[in-house]
Amino acid sequence: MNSSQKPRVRFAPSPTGYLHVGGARTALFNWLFARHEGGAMLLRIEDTDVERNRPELVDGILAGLKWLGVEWDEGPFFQSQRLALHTAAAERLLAGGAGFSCYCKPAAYAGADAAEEQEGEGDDEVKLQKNIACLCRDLSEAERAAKEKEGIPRAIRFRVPRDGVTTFEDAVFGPREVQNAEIEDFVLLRSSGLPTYQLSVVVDDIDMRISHIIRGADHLSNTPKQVLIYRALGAEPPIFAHVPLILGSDRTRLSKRHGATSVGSYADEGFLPEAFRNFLALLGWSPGDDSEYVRTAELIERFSLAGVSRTNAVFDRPKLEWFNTQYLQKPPVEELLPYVEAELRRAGIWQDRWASSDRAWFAHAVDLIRPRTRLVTDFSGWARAFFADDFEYEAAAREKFWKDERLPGMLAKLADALDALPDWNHDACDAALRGLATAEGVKAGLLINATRVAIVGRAVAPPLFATMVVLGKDRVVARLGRALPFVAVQPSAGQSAT
RNA sequence: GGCGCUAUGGUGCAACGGUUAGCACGCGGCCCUUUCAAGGCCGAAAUACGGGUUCGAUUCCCGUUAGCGCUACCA
Repeated sequence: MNSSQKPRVRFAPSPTGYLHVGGARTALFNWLFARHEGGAMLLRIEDTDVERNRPELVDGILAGLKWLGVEWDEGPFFQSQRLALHTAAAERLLAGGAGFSCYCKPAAYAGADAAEEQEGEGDDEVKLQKNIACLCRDLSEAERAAKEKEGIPRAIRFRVPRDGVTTFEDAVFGPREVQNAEIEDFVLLRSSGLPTYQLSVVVDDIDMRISHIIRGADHLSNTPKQVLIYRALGAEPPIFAHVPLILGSDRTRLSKRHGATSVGSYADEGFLPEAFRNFLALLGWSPGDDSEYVRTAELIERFSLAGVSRTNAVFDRPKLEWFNTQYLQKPPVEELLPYVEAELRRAGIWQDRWASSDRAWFAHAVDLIRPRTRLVTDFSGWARAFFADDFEYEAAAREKFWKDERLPGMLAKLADALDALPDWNHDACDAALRGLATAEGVKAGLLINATRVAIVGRAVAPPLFATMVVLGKDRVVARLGRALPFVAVQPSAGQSAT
């Protein structure tokens, strides 16, 4: 009852799928709110659906949260291990009259298509009255005993008042008021004896003293039911904050057919967690101005439920990529090193000395490469030649820059000139190459571009002389020599070019 | 079908009764240039529609339309 206490929030995923971007965003908002308020964040796995529950998915969800940088202070708790609490609450509601025993046959969910099929028959009046009030709520004691005697499975439903309104406060959508007549007598305890989501979520949130429930707006319509349970249980409902949903580019709910939707896939693709966080934070929330590149510390500092939007947002991958480039390029290079190391290890080209004796070299190389990267995987992709000697000559680069038949001769001379350099630095390399270009009567660009392909295999790469410095004389000279046989020999040589 | 929520360029957000409706992504162009990025500059592009309220509506109200959500013994 003490409102001055620190807020307590929770993220409560159900292990029926991977951690998707919508869940990740909800988790992030909870986390930002908790950190901003100095409160606590709990993690609770809602695994009460024995049918579609997939225990093996829990680890992936935890891993996804960790990658995202969303840390929880308490948990993870598993609802499946708290069933006694839930069933006790159901029995208490039953005993107190807020609940009643129901002996109806469970109507399996037919799905939207089937439901639509049933329409059209014109039995609107029948549909209008469909299962709002369950017939079992008025069963006499004798009737009830008879059903029990027959051995008919019993479920416990909530006895929803047939008049009046239920109200609650939503930090995003404002004060809410719903006609009780619109709320059906929902199930609290299944005939199997297992609690439903509505029941267990409320019982656990009360027990865990959750003060703010930040979750997807898909729960907005069901919140009145939960408020009813809170009150029936003698508890004050918390503050709700329903956040808008994240949609796919076709404006429908994000799902597998929209491509990557699990946060794990974004990690694998080479997105930086902070970039992902920044992007996600701005989907449905705004600090109030035009800020875009907002680092995590500032996100925490500025986060507020008041800034949460009420409109669904479309997940825009190009924007996410833009955020990634920002985080690849703007922070101090040291922050990037661990991610690049992980990527190089993954690619099998990591050298331990880059973390010790050659750490400065490594940082320098990464710094040189990163302005052109979009994903962390680029470091082992197009920039592979900076870290490994086995790289290939990109076909497009060969075709574009190795066309001139004078190249082999000039590159051989360049290798000799470079090899003879007493000092290996940017200006010396520059002078050597330009001197040769002048002597040969060709534009420096011709040699520069051809050399770039020879030493890194790519047309798209950092400026040549800086690259030479990073690679070192031995490598550059060796690679020049190694490239000679391939220069001026088109990949498709021998074929008639039409 | 019922109930609810939402509605600013293609996308994400600003403007919370008075702005030439701003920023970013993306797109097009130019500059820079040693490839390609980055960066700089310029450009095209929006208040869903119709009524009100008001001196004045993107903003407040109503209706329409559209999208989404809920309507399960799923969560």
